[in-house]
Amino acid sequence: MPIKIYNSLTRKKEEFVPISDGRVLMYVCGPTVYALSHIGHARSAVAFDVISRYLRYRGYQVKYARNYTDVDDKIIAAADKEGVTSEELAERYIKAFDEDMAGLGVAVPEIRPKATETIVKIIEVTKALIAKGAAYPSGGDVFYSVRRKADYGKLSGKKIDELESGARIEVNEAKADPLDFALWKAGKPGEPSWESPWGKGRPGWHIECSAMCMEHLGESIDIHGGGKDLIFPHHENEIAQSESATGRTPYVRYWLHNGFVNIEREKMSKSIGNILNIRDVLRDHTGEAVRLFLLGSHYRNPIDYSRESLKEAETSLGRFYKTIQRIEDEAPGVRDIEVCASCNEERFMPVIEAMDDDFNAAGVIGTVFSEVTRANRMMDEAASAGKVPSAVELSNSIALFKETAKFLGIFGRTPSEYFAEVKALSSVDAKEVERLIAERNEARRTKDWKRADEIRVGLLEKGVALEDTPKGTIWGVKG
RNA sequence: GGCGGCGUACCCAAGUGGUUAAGGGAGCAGUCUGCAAAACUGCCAUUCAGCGGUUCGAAUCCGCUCGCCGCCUCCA
Repeated sequence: MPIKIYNSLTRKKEEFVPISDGRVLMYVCGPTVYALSHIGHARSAVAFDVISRYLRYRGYQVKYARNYTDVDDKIIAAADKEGVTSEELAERYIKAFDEDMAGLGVAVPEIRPKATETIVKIIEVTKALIAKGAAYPSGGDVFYSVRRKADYGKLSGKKIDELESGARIEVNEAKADPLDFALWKAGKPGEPSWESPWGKGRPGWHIECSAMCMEHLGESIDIHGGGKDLIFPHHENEIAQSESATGRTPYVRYWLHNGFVNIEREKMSKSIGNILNIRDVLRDHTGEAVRLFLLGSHYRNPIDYSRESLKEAETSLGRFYKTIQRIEDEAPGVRDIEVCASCNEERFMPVIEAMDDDFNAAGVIGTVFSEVTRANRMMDEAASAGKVPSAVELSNSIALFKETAKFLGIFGRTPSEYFAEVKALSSVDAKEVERLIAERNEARRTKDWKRADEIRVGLLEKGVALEDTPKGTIWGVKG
């Protein structure tokens, strides 16, 4: 069965057929590094992380590039404001972005080009565009001539005449047409600039992605991803540049766009002041819980971030790892059994079907939790029958979890790792908790229920939940 | 105004032509427990915003209406 992908260009789900058999060329727009990255960047990165992992899982040889746009008006402005160079500022935020991605468990794409390292190619593409009459120099700038491309607007569904000279487009008398956009900008004193046939200057927005993509992947690629907001003008312009420069159509076979993250039902924006940075979220939530939250809705749909929704993800993850812990306790060794998905095809099929259908990770998560219930039920039934649970059955559950973890990037740790991280993130004093548990157990031993309950309630108020099990009292952090 | 999308239970959210409409959270009841918690079981949408149409058959396709949202300007 082929993988089906919703293609923004055709606005349809299509069978995925790569340019060359078994290989995938994939480019995703990374951040413009002028500030800390926010939860929206996290969504995009996690979505395409899962997509690239899944394509590999399905046997494709994937070449995945995600760029850093490290020269740009906003970077220059932010650097000026701080009195540092744009290189310094960009480097700082590249490092911060990488740290945030690591915190979210996002695999590092094998190619991570920077705009500033691709200047030669940018100039080459710009020259080619001028040579073909698709662009023109004007002063020290170079502009792309939008009206020269017959199918301009095909991605965003816009018609040039409707975009018209307008109201909301910056007037610039250097442009032949108000809709034309800059490929190259003449350098101003104090700004980063490079030598070019048009004098010193720097690349405009859009051209860097075309150039980086061409340089590292090729003139025609399989998948190009990014946030929905990039459809226009960024990706539209990328198509125009690339196709005009190379004469090859299509530049990209499948355009994928992820939906937005809203904050408490509001759009996240600078003006509302509700930008949620990844590192702020990771201060008191595990990366895995954030990932589960992000993957809980289909990547194209908008999602709403709230304290509640993240707490739900945490509760679910706790349930998952508690079950894994239980399997380890009741069937030691099962976790390490060498398992293969094909031993277990019937059960695993829904997972593959969901992922094949436009990477429906949310559907997969549903299957995982059905399996959690199934495993628990099995163990309950075995226990009440006074039997040992079936190691084969449990290893099938573990197999499903392990396989899923490979591309979802969640459900893959050991319970002790997970719970240790949760405890470390909380402000709970473990030593104190252990002491109180000992005190409570002493009270329980002497049947001093009043004191025992008092301690339990007191701990619960501090966010510590106790469970008395046959093997002793265990505790966990509750949101 | 143009373009695109969405509307599934108390909340979140899969399902996009054909079995009893996944899963999670919350709630209620039960088993278990000193009591809890956890886990499990049962209950919780005869119905998918509304109205028409196509079809043997629709939450799924088409049309209209209502409501919400995004893009058209820097933005993941």
